[in-house]
Amino acid sequence: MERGALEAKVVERKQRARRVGATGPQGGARALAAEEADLFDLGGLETTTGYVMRRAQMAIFGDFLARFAELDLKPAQFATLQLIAANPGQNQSAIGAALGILRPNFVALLDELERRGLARREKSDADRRSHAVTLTDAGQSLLQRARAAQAAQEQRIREILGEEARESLIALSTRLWRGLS
Amino acid sequence: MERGALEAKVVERKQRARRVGATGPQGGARALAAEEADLFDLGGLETTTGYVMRRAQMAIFGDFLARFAELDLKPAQFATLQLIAANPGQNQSAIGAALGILRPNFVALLDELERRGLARREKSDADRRSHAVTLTDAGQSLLQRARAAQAAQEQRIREILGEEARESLIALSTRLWRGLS
DNA sequence: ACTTGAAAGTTATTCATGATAACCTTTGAC
DNA sequence: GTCAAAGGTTATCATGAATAACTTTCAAGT
Repeated sequence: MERGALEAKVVERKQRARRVGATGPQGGARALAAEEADLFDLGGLETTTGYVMRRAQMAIFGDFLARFAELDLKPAQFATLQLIAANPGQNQSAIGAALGILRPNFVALLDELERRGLARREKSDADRRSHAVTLTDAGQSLLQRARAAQAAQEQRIREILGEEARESLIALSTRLWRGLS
Repeated sequence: MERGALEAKVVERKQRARRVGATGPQGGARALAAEEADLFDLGGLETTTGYVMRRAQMAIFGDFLARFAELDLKPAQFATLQLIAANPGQNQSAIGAALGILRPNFVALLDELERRGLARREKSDADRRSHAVTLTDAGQSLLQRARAAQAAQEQRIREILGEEARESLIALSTRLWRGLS
């Protein structure tokens, strides 16, 4: 799939979903209720932590895709660049594991970053099995731009929730993540 | 993949990730730091809303899989049952759209629920294009058990975060979801 | 009544992701 | 020196999300 089309697709998708939700099934009283509520009775799902977090996470993901379309970076790629930048010279396994990416799947991810001249594998002479991973200059500068895009997303979230609530959401998510792991 | 194996796999997966994280790359000073911090510098990812929410959501997902293994229900299936129960007689499109599931993909999902005798499609005579979807008695009773399992997960979250924080997390996630849609 | 555009459901298909198994090389411990 | 284990890789599979295209039915307009 081409990259530029991604943003358009996400937006389109959202519009369709909303359209369907607003239109409702076959008219009548229920459709009105749905229109007011924006969608109908979730039957308990609205107080299910996993469900609401998933929906929120999906929404963030969609927003991310749009913002990072011109940088041609997916969430996992951005996270990888961040982690390499913060831990230059680490080997693939360590970085992949820290991101929760299985080693076999991390290979292609890194291949692509390397192909685009953003990251580099160097044979470690301390342990010639492992590859020390670093960012190239191009990788560094793309990461700078990516960080700006990310800051913009964070700002958007700040506008929706307020700064205090945003920090709270991060803290709670982190606690839950650690607590469940 | 067989169902009973799922829980085991998730757990196993987690152990491996932790093992790698704790073991660290090639010993030495870095490994110690990693052991103390449980993992190394995330380079800003720890204050990135999308990243921490994704990790938290993944953790919840894994916990869900384990809890629902004996019921043989995946998150999307559970959500679908909940939604049908709360809105009996709705057509597929409406239910799918409310869950953010594309209509083509909802077909197989419903097929499976129907095959297992949990849900039913009935031709609507008001609009013979659409299928009114309802739960069977078996679907109702499975949903009861599923709700108990879900309540247990919510309880677990309550133990990790506290009830106030849990409700806060739900409220913030919902606000963000709505705000970004 | 007749035509036509759109909605509901379906099928087939593609693509990205996550996960497993198996393999090679290198290391470190015995 | 041998051997178990780690790091990296390949191949492969299952799953989920997405698009296109088709059929039937409806509803609106003429």
